[in-house]
Amino acid sequence: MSAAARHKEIADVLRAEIDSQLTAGDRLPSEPELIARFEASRSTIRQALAALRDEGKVQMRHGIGVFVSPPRVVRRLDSRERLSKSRRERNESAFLGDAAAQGFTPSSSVRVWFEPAADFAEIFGIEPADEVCVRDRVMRADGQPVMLATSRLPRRITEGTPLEKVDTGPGGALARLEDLGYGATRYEEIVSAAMAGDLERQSLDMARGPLLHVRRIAWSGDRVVEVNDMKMPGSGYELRYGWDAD
Amino acid sequence: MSAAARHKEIADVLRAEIDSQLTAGDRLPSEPELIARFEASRSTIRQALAALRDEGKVQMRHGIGVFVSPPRVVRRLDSRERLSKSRRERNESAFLGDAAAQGFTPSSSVRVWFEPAADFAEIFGIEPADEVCVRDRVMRADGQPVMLATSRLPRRITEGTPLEKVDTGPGGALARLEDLGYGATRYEEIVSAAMAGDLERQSLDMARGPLLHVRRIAWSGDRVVEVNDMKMPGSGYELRYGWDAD
DNA sequence: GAGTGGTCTAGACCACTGA
DNA sequence: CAGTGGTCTAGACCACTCC
Repeated sequence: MSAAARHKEIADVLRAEIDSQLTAGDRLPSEPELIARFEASRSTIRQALAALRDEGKVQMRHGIGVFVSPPRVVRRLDSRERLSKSRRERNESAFLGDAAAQGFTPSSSVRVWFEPAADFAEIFGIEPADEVCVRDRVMRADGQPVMLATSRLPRRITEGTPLEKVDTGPGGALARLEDLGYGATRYEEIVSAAMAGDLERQSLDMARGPLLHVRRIAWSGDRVVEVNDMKMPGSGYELRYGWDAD
Repeated sequence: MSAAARHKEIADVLRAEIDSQLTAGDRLPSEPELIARFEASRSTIRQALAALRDEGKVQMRHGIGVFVSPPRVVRRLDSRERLSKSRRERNESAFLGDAAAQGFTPSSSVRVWFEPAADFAEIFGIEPADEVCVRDRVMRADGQPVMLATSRLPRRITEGTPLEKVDTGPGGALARLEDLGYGATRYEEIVSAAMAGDLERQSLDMARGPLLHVRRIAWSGDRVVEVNDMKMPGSGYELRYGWDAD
Protein backbone atom coordinates (compact mmCIF):
# COMPACT_ATOMS: atom_id res chain seq x y z
CA MET A 1 0.00 0.00 0.00
CA SER A 2 2.66 2.49 -1.07
CA ALA A 3 0.16 5.21 -1.91
CA ALA A 4 -3.07 3.39 -2.49
CA ALA A 5 -3.65 -0.12 -3.69
CA ARG A 6 -4.53 -0.31 -7.37
CA HIS A 7 -7.87 -1.99 -6.65
CA LYS A 8 -8.83 0.82 -4.31
CA GLU A 9 -7.93 3.43 -6.88
CA ILE A 10 -10.10 1.67 -9.41
CA ALA A 11 -12.94 1.36 -6.93
CA ASP A 12 -12.65 5.08 -6.19
CA VAL A 13 -12.82 6.00 -9.88
CA LEU A 14 -15.82 3.77 -10.48
CA ARG A 15 -17.57 4.98 -7.33
CA ALA A 16 -17.16 8.57 -8.42
CA GLU A 17 -18.52 7.79 -11.87
CA ILE A 18 -21.49 5.96 -10.43
CA ASP A 19 -22.32 8.88 -8.17
CA SER A 20 -21.90 11.55 -10.80
CA GLN A 21 -22.84 10.03 -14.12
CA LEU A 22 -24.84 6.88 -13.71
CA THR A 23 -28.26 6.24 -12.29
CA ALA A 24 -29.96 3.25 -10.75
CA GLY A 25 -30.16 0.30 -13.12
CA ASP A 26 -27.37 1.43 -15.44
CA ARG A 27 -24.91 -1.24 -16.46
CA LEU A 28 -21.22 -0.88 -15.75
CA PRO A 29 -18.69 -1.84 -18.42
CA SER A 30 -18.01 -5.57 -18.52
CA GLU A 31 -14.94 -7.00 -16.85
CA PRO A 32 -12.96 -7.36 -20.10
CA GLU A 33 -13.73 -3.71 -20.87
CA LEU A 34 -12.57 -2.60 -17.43
CA ILE A 35 -9.41 -4.71 -17.78
CA ALA A 36 -8.60 -2.88 -21.01
CA ARG A 37 -9.44 0.51 -19.63
CA PHE A 38 -7.50 0.28 -16.38
CA GLU A 39 -4.78 -2.02 -17.72
CA ALA A 40 -5.16 -4.25 -14.70
CA SER A 41 -5.62 -7.95 -14.28
CA ARG A 42 -9.01 -9.45 -13.88
CA SER A 43 -8.47 -10.21 -10.19
CA THR A 44 -7.71 -6.60 -9.48
CA ILE A 45 -10.79 -5.42 -11.34
CA ARG A 46 -12.92 -7.93 -9.50
CA GLN A 47 -11.48 -6.87 -6.16
CA ALA A 48 -12.60 -3.32 -6.92
CA LEU A 49 -16.05 -4.47 -7.99
CA ALA A 50 -16.37 -6.61 -4.87
CA ALA A 51 -15.79 -3.56 -2.70
CA LEU A 52 -18.54 -1.64 -4.51
CA ARG A 53 -20.82 -4.62 -4.16
CA ASP A 54 -20.18 -4.87 -0.42
CA GLU A 55 -20.95 -1.17 -0.09
CA GLY A 56 -24.27 -1.80 -1.76
CA LYS A 57 -23.38 0.46 -4.69
CA VAL A 58 -23.69 -2.19 -7.36
CA GLN A 59 -25.21 -5.59 -7.91
CA MET A 60 -23.38 -8.26 -9.84
CA ARG A 61 -25.57 -10.62 -11.82
CA HIS A 62 -24.09 -13.80 -13.09
CA GLY A 63 -24.18 -14.03 -16.85
CA ILE A 64 -25.62 -10.55 -17.30
CA GLY A 65 -23.48 -7.78 -15.91
CA VAL A 66 -22.86 -5.35 -13.10
CA PHE A 67 -25.57 -2.81 -12.38
CA VAL A 68 -25.92 0.31 -10.29
CA SER A 69 -28.11 -0.45 -7.28
CA PRO A 70 -31.36 1.41 -6.80
CA PRO A 71 -31.24 3.67 -3.76
CA ARG A 72 -34.02 1.54 -2.28
CA VAL A 73 -34.40 3.28 1.03
CA VAL A 74 -37.21 2.07 3.19
CA ARG A 75 -37.62 4.32 6.14
CA ARG A 76 -39.28 2.47 8.92
CA LEU A 77 -41.63 4.62 10.88
CA ASP A 78 -40.81 5.47 14.44
CA SER A 79 -41.02 2.17 16.27
CA ARG A 80 -43.36 3.40 18.90
CA GLU A 81 -45.88 4.74 16.46
CA ARG A 82 -45.76 1.94 13.94
CA LEU A 83 -46.85 -0.58 16.56
CA SER A 84 -49.45 1.66 18.11
CA LYS A 85 -52.96 0.48 18.73
CA SER A 86 -54.44 3.25 16.65
CA ARG A 87 -52.57 2.04 13.58
CA ARG A 88 -53.67 -1.51 14.18
CA GLU A 89 -57.25 -0.38 14.43
CA ARG A 90 -56.92 1.11 11.00
CA ASN A 91 -56.11 -2.42 9.87
CA GLU A 92 -52.51 -1.56 9.36
CA SER A 93 -49.88 -4.02 10.32
CA ALA A 94 -46.56 -2.35 10.95
CA PHE A 95 -45.11 -2.99 7.53
CA LEU A 96 -48.25 -1.90 5.74
CA GLY A 97 -48.01 1.34 7.67
CA ASP A 98 -44.47 1.90 6.47
CA ALA A 99 -45.65 1.27 2.95
CA ALA A 100 -48.56 3.66 3.16
CA ALA A 101 -46.36 6.39 4.58
CA GLN A 102 -43.83 6.11 1.79
CA GLY A 103 -45.97 5.25 -1.16
CA PHE A 104 -44.66 1.88 -2.12
CA THR A 105 -46.85 -1.11 -2.81
CA PRO A 106 -46.36 -3.76 -0.15
CA SER A 107 -46.73 -7.47 -0.59
CA SER A 108 -45.56 -10.48 1.35
CA SER A 109 -45.49 -14.22 1.40
CA VAL A 110 -45.79 -16.33 4.51
CA ARG A 111 -44.83 -19.80 5.59
CA VAL A 112 -45.98 -21.25 8.88
CA TRP A 113 -44.66 -24.28 10.71
CA PHE A 114 -44.11 -25.70 14.16
CA GLU A 115 -40.94 -26.80 15.87
CA PRO A 116 -39.53 -27.40 19.35
CA ALA A 117 -38.72 -24.18 21.16
CA ALA A 118 -35.10 -25.25 21.71
CA ASP A 119 -33.04 -22.08 22.14
CA PHE A 120 -36.18 -20.03 22.51
CA ALA A 121 -37.49 -22.01 25.47
CA GLU A 122 -35.80 -19.84 28.04
CA ILE A 123 -37.08 -16.54 26.74
CA PHE A 124 -40.65 -17.83 26.57
CA GLY A 125 -40.38 -19.61 29.89
CA ILE A 126 -41.36 -22.98 28.44
CA GLU A 127 -39.64 -26.34 27.98
CA PRO A 128 -37.21 -26.86 25.08
CA ALA A 129 -39.42 -29.66 23.80
CA ASP A 130 -42.55 -27.50 23.81
CA GLU A 131 -43.55 -26.36 20.37
CA VAL A 132 -43.45 -22.86 19.02
CA CYS A 133 -45.34 -21.55 16.02
CA VAL A 134 -42.95 -20.10 13.46
CA ARG A 135 -44.20 -17.52 11.00
CA ASP A 136 -41.62 -16.86 8.30
CA ARG A 137 -42.36 -13.93 6.07
CA VAL A 138 -40.78 -12.12 3.14
CA MET A 139 -41.87 -8.51 2.81
CA ARG A 140 -41.70 -6.78 -0.54
CA ALA A 141 -41.80 -3.17 -1.61
CA ASP A 142 -42.96 -2.77 -5.19
CA GLY A 143 -42.19 -6.42 -5.72
CA GLN A 144 -38.65 -6.26 -4.42
CA PRO A 145 -37.89 -8.16 -1.22
CA VAL A 146 -36.83 -5.77 1.53
CA MET A 147 -37.23 -7.70 4.74
CA LEU A 148 -37.19 -11.21 6.16
CA ALA A 149 -39.15 -11.63 9.34
CA THR A 150 -39.21 -14.81 11.38
CA SER A 151 -41.68 -14.62 14.20
CA ARG A 152 -41.96 -17.19 16.96
CA LEU A 153 -44.85 -17.60 19.39
CA PRO A 154 -45.46 -20.30 22.01
CA ARG A 155 -47.87 -22.81 20.58
CA ARG A 156 -49.66 -22.88 23.89
CA ILE A 157 -51.02 -19.50 22.86
CA THR A 158 -51.47 -19.96 19.13
CA GLU A 159 -53.01 -23.43 18.97
CA GLY A 160 -56.25 -23.44 17.04
CA THR A 161 -56.20 -19.69 16.46
CA PRO A 162 -55.81 -17.58 13.31
CA LEU A 163 -52.19 -17.11 14.35
CA GLU A 164 -51.46 -20.52 12.88
CA LYS A 165 -53.01 -19.60 9.59
CA VAL A 166 -51.21 -17.92 6.75
CA ASP A 167 -53.48 -14.92 6.87
CA THR A 168 -53.89 -13.66 10.39
CA GLY A 169 -56.45 -11.07 9.37
CA PRO A 170 -56.64 -7.30 9.77
CA GLY A 171 -54.06 -5.67 12.00
CA GLY A 172 -51.71 -8.64 11.80
CA ALA A 173 -50.44 -11.01 14.45
CA LEU A 174 -50.27 -8.39 17.18
CA ALA A 175 -53.97 -7.66 16.80
CA ARG A 176 -54.76 -11.38 17.11
CA LEU A 177 -52.65 -11.64 20.24
CA GLU A 178 -54.69 -8.84 21.69
CA ASP A 179 -57.93 -10.65 20.82
CA LEU A 180 -56.64 -13.66 22.73
CA GLY A 181 -55.92 -11.64 25.83
CA TYR A 182 -52.20 -11.45 25.23
CA GLY A 183 -52.03 -7.86 24.08
CA ALA A 184 -48.49 -6.52 24.12
CA THR A 185 -47.75 -4.17 26.97
CA ARG A 186 -44.08 -3.62 26.26
CA TYR A 187 -41.70 -3.97 23.33
CA GLU A 188 -37.98 -4.29 23.24
CA GLU A 189 -35.85 -4.17 20.13
CA ILE A 190 -32.24 -5.28 19.94
CA VAL A 191 -30.40 -4.01 16.89
CA SER A 192 -27.15 -5.28 15.43
CA ALA A 193 -25.46 -5.56 12.05
CA ALA A 194 -23.90 -8.53 10.31
CA MET A 195 -22.85 -9.68 6.89
CA ALA A 196 -25.55 -11.34 4.87
CA GLY A 197 -25.22 -15.10 4.70
CA ASP A 198 -26.08 -17.12 1.61
CA LEU A 199 -29.64 -17.60 2.72
CA GLU A 200 -30.34 -13.94 3.26
CA ARG A 201 -28.53 -12.99 0.09
CA GLN A 202 -30.80 -15.17 -1.93
CA SER A 203 -34.00 -14.24 -0.19
CA LEU A 204 -33.33 -10.54 -0.26
CA ASP A 205 -32.02 -10.57 -3.79
CA MET A 206 -28.90 -8.83 -2.65
CA ALA A 207 -25.34 -9.70 -3.46
CA ARG A 208 -23.53 -9.49 -0.17
CA GLY A 209 -23.36 -6.42 1.93
CA PRO A 210 -24.31 -5.62 5.47
CA LEU A 211 -27.55 -6.66 7.05
CA LEU A 212 -29.53 -5.04 9.82
CA HIS A 213 -30.82 -7.50 12.36
CA VAL A 214 -33.62 -6.44 14.66
CA ARG A 215 -34.96 -8.77 17.30
CA ARG A 216 -38.24 -7.52 18.65
CA ILE A 217 -39.51 -9.03 21.86
CA ALA A 218 -43.15 -8.42 22.73
CA TRP A 219 -44.17 -8.73 26.35
CA SER A 220 -47.64 -9.20 27.67
CA GLY A 221 -47.23 -8.35 31.31
CA ASP A 222 -44.21 -10.30 32.47
CA ARG A 223 -44.40 -13.03 29.86
CA VAL A 224 -42.90 -12.96 26.39
CA VAL A 225 -45.52 -13.65 23.75
CA GLU A 226 -43.58 -13.08 20.54
CA VAL A 227 -39.98 -12.99 19.37
CA ASN A 228 -39.62 -11.52 15.89
CA ASP A 229 -36.28 -11.66 14.12
CA MET A 230 -36.18 -9.22 11.24
CA LYS A 231 -33.40 -8.90 8.71
CA MET A 232 -33.10 -6.21 6.12
CA PRO A 233 -30.39 -4.96 3.81
CA GLY A 234 -28.45 -2.40 5.78
CA SER A 235 -27.79 -0.11 2.88
CA GLY A 236 -31.46 0.24 2.07
CA TYR A 237 -33.12 0.56 5.40
CA GLU A 238 -33.44 3.13 8.11
CA LEU A 239 -34.92 2.44 11.51
CA ARG A 240 -36.27 5.27 13.58
CA TYR A 241 -36.64 5.43 17.33
CA GLY A 242 -37.89 8.45 19.19
CA TRP A 243 -38.63 9.13 22.84
CA ASP A 244 -39.25 12.01 25.18
CA ALA A 245 -36.58 12.91 27.69
CA ASP A 246 -37.47 12.46 31.30
CA MET B 1 -20.94 -23.75 -8.07
CA SER B 2 -21.66 -27.41 -8.81
CA ALA B 3 -22.44 -28.32 -5.22
CA ALA B 4 -20.70 -25.65 -3.21
CA ALA B 5 -17.78 -23.53 -4.18
CA ARG B 6 -14.50 -24.71 -2.76
CA HIS B 7 -13.87 -21.44 -0.95
CA LYS B 8 -17.23 -21.73 0.77
CA GLU B 9 -16.54 -25.28 1.85
CA ILE B 10 -13.25 -24.18 3.33
CA ALA B 11 -14.91 -21.23 5.06
CA ASP B 12 -17.52 -23.59 6.51
CA VAL B 13 -14.89 -25.95 7.87
CA LEU B 14 -12.89 -23.14 9.42
CA ARG B 15 -16.01 -21.51 10.83
CA ALA B 16 -17.03 -24.75 12.50
CA GLU B 17 -13.57 -25.20 13.97
CA ILE B 18 -13.52 -21.66 15.27
CA ASP B 19 -16.88 -22.12 16.93
CA SER B 20 -16.12 -25.48 18.44
CA GLN B 21 -12.42 -25.60 19.17
CA LEU B 22 -10.90 -22.15 19.22
CA THR B 23 -11.40 -19.21 21.51
CA ALA B 24 -10.95 -15.48 21.14
CA GLY B 25 -7.40 -14.50 20.37
CA ASP B 26 -6.31 -17.91 19.06
CA ARG B 27 -4.28 -17.88 15.88
CA LEU B 28 -5.43 -19.71 12.79
CA PRO B 29 -2.93 -21.71 10.75
CA SER B 30 -0.95 -19.53 8.35
CA GLU B 31 -1.92 -19.33 4.70
CA PRO B 32 0.81 -21.73 3.53
CA GLU B 33 -0.38 -24.22 6.13
CA LEU B 34 -3.99 -23.91 4.99
CA ILE B 35 -2.90 -24.29 1.37
CA ALA B 36 -1.21 -27.56 2.26
CA ARG B 37 -4.09 -28.78 4.36
CA PHE B 38 -6.89 -28.03 1.90
CA GLU B 39 -4.82 -28.53 -1.22
CA ALA B 40 -6.17 -25.31 -2.64
CA SER B 41 -4.52 -22.29 -4.18
CA ARG B 42 -3.72 -19.27 -2.11
CA SER B 43 -6.49 -17.19 -3.73
CA THR B 44 -9.06 -19.76 -2.73
CA ILE B 45 -7.81 -19.87 0.83
CA ARG B 46 -7.83 -16.10 1.01
CA GLN B 47 -11.35 -15.93 -0.37
CA ALA B 48 -12.47 -18.17 2.47
CA LEU B 49 -10.62 -16.10 5.03
CA ALA B 50 -12.09 -12.89 3.61
CA ALA B 51 -15.60 -14.23 4.16
CA LEU B 52 -14.81 -15.02 7.80
CA ARG B 53 -13.29 -11.59 8.18
CA ASP B 54 -16.38 -9.89 6.75
CA GLU B 55 -18.53 -11.88 9.14
CA GLY B 56 -16.45 -10.54 11.98
CA LYS B 57 -15.27 -14.03 12.96
CA VAL B 58 -11.58 -13.35 12.48
CA GLN B 59 -9.21 -10.46 12.22
CA MET B 60 -6.33 -10.54 9.76
CA ARG B 61 -3.19 -8.72 10.87
CA HIS B 62 -0.59 -7.94 8.29
CA GLY B 63 2.71 -9.59 9.07
CA ILE B 64 1.39 -11.44 12.08
CA GLY B 65 -1.44 -13.80 11.37
CA VAL B 66 -5.16 -14.43 11.42
CA PHE B 67 -6.84 -14.41 14.81
CA VAL B 68 -10.22 -15.36 16.19
CA SER B 69 -12.16 -12.21 17.03
CA PRO B 70 -13.29 -11.55 20.56
CA PRO B 71 -17.01 -12.11 20.95
CA ARG B 72 -19.47 -9.29 21.05
CA VAL B 73 -18.15 -6.64 23.37
CA VAL B 74 -20.54 -3.84 23.97
CA ARG B 75 -24.22 -3.99 24.70
CA ARG B 76 -25.59 -0.53 24.72
CA LEU B 77 -28.10 0.06 27.45
CA ASP B 78 -31.67 0.79 26.59
CA SER B 79 -31.57 4.14 24.86
CA ARG B 80 -34.15 5.73 27.00
CA GLU B 81 -32.44 4.85 30.22
CA ARG B 82 -28.87 5.57 29.17
CA LEU B 83 -29.73 9.17 28.43
CA SER B 84 -31.88 9.68 31.50
CA LYS B 85 -31.38 12.58 33.80
CA SER B 86 -30.81 10.35 36.79
CA ARG B 87 -27.83 8.78 35.11
CA ARG B 88 -26.42 12.15 34.19
CA GLU B 89 -26.76 13.29 37.76
CA ARG B 90 -24.62 10.38 38.80
CA ASN B 91 -21.97 11.95 36.57
CA GLU B 92 -22.42 9.27 33.99
CA SER B 93 -22.31 10.15 30.36
CA ALA B 94 -24.09 7.58 28.25
CA PHE B 95 -21.00 5.65 27.27
CA LEU B 96 -19.66 5.61 30.82
CA GLY B 97 -22.96 4.11 31.86
CA ASP B 98 -22.61 1.33 29.31
CA ALA B 99 -19.13 0.70 30.63
CA ALA B 100 -20.19 0.57 34.26
CA ALA B 101 -23.02 -1.81 33.46
CA GLN B 102 -20.78 -4.23 31.65
CA GLY B 103 -17.57 -3.94 33.57
CA PHE B 104 -15.21 -2.70 30.94
CA THR B 105 -12.86 0.20 31.45
CA PRO B 106 -13.89 3.12 29.27
CA SER B 107 -11.60 5.74 27.83
CA SER B 108 -11.91 8.23 25.04
CA SER B 109 -10.09 10.90 23.14
CA VAL B 110 -11.67 14.06 21.83
CA ARG B 111 -10.97 16.57 19.12
CA VAL B 112 -12.93 19.78 18.85
CA TRP B 113 -13.13 22.17 15.93
CA PHE B 114 -15.46 24.57 14.17
CA GLU B 115 -16.75 24.58 10.65
CA PRO B 116 -19.60 25.98 8.57
CA ALA B 117 -22.86 24.16 9.14
CA ALA B 118 -23.20 23.36 5.43
CA ASP B 119 -25.43 20.27 5.13
CA PHE B 120 -26.39 20.54 8.77
CA ALA B 121 -27.79 24.08 8.43
CA GLU B 122 -31.27 22.91 7.62
CA ILE B 123 -31.66 20.58 10.54
CA PHE B 124 -30.44 23.22 12.99
CA GLY B 125 -32.44 25.98 11.34
CA ILE B 126 -29.39 28.15 10.77
CA GLU B 127 -27.51 29.47 7.72
CA PRO B 128 -25.06 27.21 5.87
CA ALA B 129 -22.30 29.71 6.60
CA ASP B 130 -23.01 29.75 10.34
CA GLU B 131 -20.52 27.77 12.32
CA VAL B 132 -21.11 24.56 14.19
CA CYS B 133 -18.98 23.13 16.95
CA VAL B 134 -17.78 19.65 16.06
CA ARG B 135 -16.80 17.23 18.79
CA ASP B 136 -15.12 14.15 17.35
CA ARG B 137 -14.59 11.35 19.80
CA VAL B 138 -13.17 7.86 19.83
CA MET B 139 -14.56 5.68 22.60
CA ARG B 140 -12.57 2.74 23.86
CA ALA B 141 -13.45 -0.31 25.91
CA ASP B 142 -10.43 -1.73 27.72
CA GLY B 143 -8.25 0.19 25.32
CA GLN B 144 -9.88 -1.07 22.16
CA PRO B 145 -11.76 1.47 20.05
CA VAL B 146 -15.42 0.54 19.86
CA MET B 147 -17.17 3.68 18.71
CA LEU B 148 -16.63 6.84 16.71
CA ALA B 149 -18.93 9.68 17.64
CA THR B 150 -19.10 12.97 15.79
CA SER B 151 -21.31 15.43 17.53
CA ARG B 152 -22.37 18.76 16.05
CA LEU B 153 -23.90 21.68 17.91
CA PRO B 154 -24.73 25.18 16.67
CA ARG B 155 -21.95 27.49 17.74
CA ARG B 156 -24.52 30.05 18.66
CA ILE B 157 -25.18 27.84 21.67
CA THR B 158 -21.71 26.58 22.44
CA GLU B 159 -19.64 29.75 22.08
CA GLY B 160 -17.61 30.47 25.18
CA THR B 161 -18.99 27.49 27.06
CA PRO B 162 -17.39 24.26 28.29
CA LEU B 163 -18.94 22.59 25.26
CA GLU B 164 -16.06 23.95 23.21
CA LYS B 165 -13.50 22.49 25.55
CA VAL B 166 -12.11 19.01 25.29
CA ASP B 167 -13.45 18.08 28.70
CA THR B 168 -17.06 19.10 29.08
CA GLY B 169 -17.18 18.05 32.72
CA PRO B 170 -19.39 15.66 34.66
CA GLY B 171 -22.42 14.28 32.86
CA GLY B 172 -21.04 15.10 29.43
CA ALA B 173 -22.29 17.42 26.73
CA LEU B 174 -25.96 16.80 27.41
CA ALA B 175 -25.55 17.97 31.00
CA ARG B 176 -23.88 21.18 29.79
CA LEU B 177 -26.68 21.80 27.34
CA GLU B 178 -29.07 21.53 30.22
CA ASP B 179 -27.05 24.05 32.24
CA LEU B 180 -27.33 26.46 29.33
CA GLY B 181 -31.09 26.17 29.19
CA TYR B 182 -31.10 23.84 26.22
CA GLY B 183 -31.92 20.66 28.03
CA ALA B 184 -33.07 17.94 25.66
CA THR B 185 -36.77 17.26 25.70
CA ARG B 186 -36.85 14.67 22.96
CA TYR B 187 -34.45 12.30 21.24
CA GLU B 188 -34.66 10.59 17.91
CA GLU B 189 -32.29 7.92 16.66
CA ILE B 190 -31.99 6.81 13.07
CA VAL B 191 -30.22 3.50 12.62
CA SER B 192 -28.71 2.06 9.46
CA ALA B 193 -25.87 -0.25 8.49
CA ALA B 194 -23.08 0.15 5.97
CA MET B 195 -19.70 -1.24 5.11
CA ALA B 196 -16.81 0.32 6.93
CA GLY B 197 -14.80 2.73 4.81
CA ASP B 198 -11.04 3.07 5.09
CA LEU B 199 -11.35 5.80 7.65
CA GLU B 200 -13.57 3.85 9.98
CA ARG B 201 -11.53 0.71 9.48
CA GLN B 202 -8.45 2.46 10.67
CA SER B 203 -10.05 4.29 13.56
CA LEU B 204 -11.92 1.28 14.83
CA ASP B 205 -9.03 -1.07 14.28
CA MET B 206 -11.26 -3.39 12.33
CA ALA B 207 -10.55 -5.03 9.02
CA ARG B 208 -13.68 -4.56 6.99
CA GLY B 209 -17.06 -5.74 8.03
CA PRO B 210 -20.36 -4.04 8.60
CA LEU B 211 -20.80 -0.88 10.57
CA LEU B 212 -23.75 0.34 12.60
CA HIS B 213 -24.55 3.96 12.05
CA VAL B 214 -26.73 5.75 14.57
CA ARG B 215 -27.67 9.38 14.12
CA ARG B 216 -29.06 10.79 17.32
CA ILE B 217 -30.93 14.06 17.13
CA ALA B 218 -31.54 15.90 20.39
CA TRP B 219 -34.39 18.40 20.48
CA SER B 220 -34.87 21.12 23.02
CA GLY B 221 -38.48 22.08 22.50
CA ASP B 222 -38.84 22.53 18.75
CA ARG B 223 -35.21 23.27 18.01
CA VAL B 224 -32.46 20.79 17.32
CA VAL B 225 -29.54 21.31 19.68
CA GLU B 226 -27.29 18.38 18.84
CA VAL B 227 -26.75 15.93 16.01
CA ASN B 228 -24.55 13.03 17.00
CA ASP B 229 -23.34 10.56 14.36
CA MET B 230 -22.11 7.38 15.96
CA LYS B 231 -20.42 4.52 14.17
CA MET B 232 -19.59 1.20 15.69
CA PRO B 233 -18.52 -2.19 14.39
CA GLY B 234 -21.72 -4.06 13.66
CA SER B 235 -20.43 -7.39 14.81
CA GLY B 236 -19.44 -6.05 18.20
CA TYR B 237 -22.34 -3.93 19.21
CA GLU B 238 -25.95 -4.31 20.23
CA LEU B 239 -28.34 -1.43 20.57
CA ARG B 240 -31.39 -1.77 22.76
CA TYR B 241 -34.63 0.12 22.54
CA GLY B 242 -37.59 -0.49 24.72
CA TRP B 243 -40.97 1.15 25.10
CA ASP B 244 -44.35 0.57 26.63
CA ALA B 245 -47.27 -0.18 24.36
CA ASP B 246 -50.04 2.35 24.30
C1' DG C 1 16.40 -12.54 8.02
C1' DA C 2 12.41 -15.45 8.17
C1' DG C 3 7.63 -15.60 8.24
C1' DT C 4 3.36 -13.37 7.86
C1' DG C 5 -0.46 -11.34 5.19
C1' DG C 6 -1.49 -7.73 0.97
C1' DT C 7 -1.42 -7.14 -3.81
C1' DC C 8 -1.09 -8.31 -8.53
C1' DT C 9 -0.59 -11.01 -12.89
C1' DA C 10 -1.85 -14.34 -16.74
C1' DG C 11 -4.30 -17.80 -17.82
C1' DA C 12 -7.88 -21.47 -17.48
C1' DC C 13 -12.43 -23.65 -17.06
C1' DC C 14 -17.20 -23.38 -15.53
C1' DA C 15 -22.15 -21.62 -14.99
C1' DC C 16 -25.53 -18.52 -16.19
C1' DT C 17 -28.17 -15.55 -19.45
C1' DG C 18 -30.16 -13.98 -23.57
C1' DA C 19 -30.52 -13.73 -28.55
C1' DC D 1 -24.24 -19.57 -29.66
C1' DA D 2 -21.40 -15.56 -27.73
C1' DG D 3 -20.85 -12.81 -23.77
C1' DT D 4 -21.23 -12.32 -19.01
C1' DG D 5 -19.68 -13.05 -14.28
C1' DG D 6 -17.91 -17.08 -10.72
C1' DT D 7 -14.19 -19.88 -9.50
C1' DC D 8 -9.61 -21.57 -9.38
C1' DT D 9 -4.56 -22.15 -10.24
C1' DA D 10 0.59 -21.05 -9.96
C1' DG D 11 3.55 -17.89 -9.37
C1' DA D 12 5.53 -13.28 -8.26
C1' DC D 13 6.77 -9.16 -5.57
C1' DC D 14 5.81 -6.15 -1.71
C1' DA D 15 4.94 -4.44 3.22
C1' DC D 16 4.71 -5.46 7.84
C1' DT D 17 6.25 -7.69 12.29
C1' DC D 18 9.21 -10.07 15.13
C1' DC D 19 13.59 -11.89 16.36
